[in-house]
Formats: sequence, C-alpha cells, structure tokens
Amino acid sequence: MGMGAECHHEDGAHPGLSGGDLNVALSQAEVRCAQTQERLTAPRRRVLELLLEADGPLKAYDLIAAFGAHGEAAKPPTVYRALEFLERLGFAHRIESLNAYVPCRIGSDGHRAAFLICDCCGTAEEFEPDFEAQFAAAARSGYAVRAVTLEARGLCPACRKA
Amino acid sequence: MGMGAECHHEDGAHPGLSGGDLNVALSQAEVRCAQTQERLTAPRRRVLELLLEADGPLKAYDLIAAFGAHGEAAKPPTVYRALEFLERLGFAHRIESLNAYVPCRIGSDGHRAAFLICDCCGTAEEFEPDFEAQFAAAARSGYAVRAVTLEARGLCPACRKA
DNA sequence: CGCAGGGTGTTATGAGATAACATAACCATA
DNA sequence: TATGGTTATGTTATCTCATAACACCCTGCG
Repeated sequence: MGMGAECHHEDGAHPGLSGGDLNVALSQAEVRCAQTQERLTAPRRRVLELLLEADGPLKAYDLIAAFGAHGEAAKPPTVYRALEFLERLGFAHRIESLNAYVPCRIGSDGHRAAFLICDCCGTAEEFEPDFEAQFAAAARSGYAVRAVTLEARGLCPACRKA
Repeated sequence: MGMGAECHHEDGAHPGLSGGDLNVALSQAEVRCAQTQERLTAPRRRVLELLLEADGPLKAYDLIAAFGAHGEAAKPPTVYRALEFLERLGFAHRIESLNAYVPCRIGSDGHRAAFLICDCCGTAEEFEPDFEAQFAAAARSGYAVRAVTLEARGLCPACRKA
C-alpha cells in the first residue's frame, strides 16, 4: 500500500502518525472544524486518519481499500467526497502529478501548498512557496490567480546519495 | 471538442494555427527532429498537428476521436505514444490539473513550462517561470530537482471583466 | 542477407473519478 | 415536538483516463 518503495531507502521525511500523535492531530482537526461550523463526520475523519497514518502520499483507491476497520473497502464516492472536504478545509492536498493525496503538514491556515517529490522513495515534502514575484507580471496584465499547483520532482537528499 | 466553452468569451489567447502557419510550425518540428536523430513519424506529426490547430488544451480522447482524417478514431496507445514523444522533445506539454495537452508555445529548447489557466474560457497561457529563488533552499538541503510543474488557475483578463 | 532496435497496430484491461438518485442525520423555528 | 430546509451518506452504474502485452513492420547496418 502507499507509494514509494521504488528504492531501498526509508521513507524518511514523514513517518506517519500513530497513537497519541495521531489523536492530537485528529483533535486539532475537530477543533478547527468546530470553529468554522464544519463537521468532521465519521468518513471524513477516517480518511484523514488514514492519510495521517501513512508514510507518504496515498492513492484514492488505497484509501478506498483501507477504509473499513476490518478490511472491507469503501465505495469510491465515500472517499472522494471526504477528500473533497479535507481539501476544502486545507486538511489535505492532492498531488496532481501523482494522482495521490497527503495530509497537510503545515499549520498555517489558507496557505499555498507546494511539494518536493522524490521519484525514488516516493516521499512528498510540503513547503510554502512564495509566488509574489512569479505572478506579479500576470496580475499586472489582468490575470486573477485563484489557486496554484507547484510540484517539483527529483531526488531527496537520502536517495541522491545512494 | 476541446476545452473551454464554459463561458461566452472567445478563446482569445491562442487561436490555433492553420494553413501556412501550421505548415511552418510542423516543418520546424521536422527540422528539430532531424537535428537530434529523432523521427517525426506520421502519428506523431498528426497529433502535433491537432494540438497546433486547437484553440486550447485538448484531452487525450479528443485527440483520439479527431485523429483519423475521415472521422475514424485512433486507438488510445497510438495517441498516448505520440504524446509521450512530443513531450519528450518539448513539442507539447501535459497540463496535470486538466488532464490535457497543449503544443509548446515557447521557442526555446529545454525550457521549463508553466501555465496560467483560465477557469472560465479554458485557455492556457504558457510562460517561462523563474524557479531560481524558489528552489535554492531545496538545492542547499540536498534535493536534486529534475522537473517542475507550475499551474496557476484563475481568470484571464477578458473573462475577469465580464 | 539477416538481425537488432525502434515504431506501430491491436486487444484487452487497469486505474482514477463522477453522475444520479434514494435515504438519513442535523438543526432551526414555529 | 412537528415541520421542513440543508447537508451528508449509501448505493449503483458508468464515465474518463491510461497502460500492459504481444504481434508485426520498417529501417539501418554489419
């Protein structure tokens, strides 16, 4: 399950949460939902939990397969709807070039996400890009930018050395 | 066929080539292939032609449907292979957030492509981004960036006004 | 010639995502 | 607490996007 595993390296960057860390993260999500009158319902919470537990980006059908507590799969719309919600609230991001999803690793709200993706071990490191300069020209010529996807593919430090 | 048409505006930015302009563009592609020992075979040339003729990004299955001269469709692998070739040589780009393809509008070779995509009229304006600052930090920490996807979604000047 | 490599044709299937409709939970307010 | 609007879920079916696998062909070259 999950991505990566194309090389012998550990999925170093984000080992996936468990136990207390996981509960803390889920509770924080509950709080943020409560603040905005949104509901972290069971399927939404379950999908977020799966994303947080994972070591790297997960495909939608990984989530569908892992959804049930005892090995039963979910129906696709269940998971896609939950992902839509999680993306809308900034709890998760879709990585276009992988057709995969990650939990948001950046605390700040309403940020713009960008990723450094390792083609060897499959990890996706989130960072907060600075687009001011990039789109200043576009804005001047009348473009209204609403959302930006920035994904860099390459090798992470660990895989590069090997 | 094609994308866009979600609003009443013209697909202003790139009206699609025809006649002499189209032939010139195809000939230039021939030349660049010859220089690198690559072959612009019939299906490859045909897919490039369809991309150049279009007013905006085309889906793979748009290309498949339009491939035959008399309305017959191509088989999917025919078009996907041609697209793979055209991308490899920089004659075309895939737009991840649309699952669609455009001909390269920038002359320079080996450039990095980025797009301003209008969610209203569907046009995709290509530009050459400057990532130096963006990935300087990544490079310093040992990341080796090989390819970058940058796609901005929003409204083009024309659609914004309406 | 003969064969190696790259390209194409074809069938089939895998992977990713959504439409449409019925049912149920939430919650404001009369 | 009934009523009705809104939001979310369950379920079936289907749609879109993309590739595996294998046979055949063409082209260049020893």
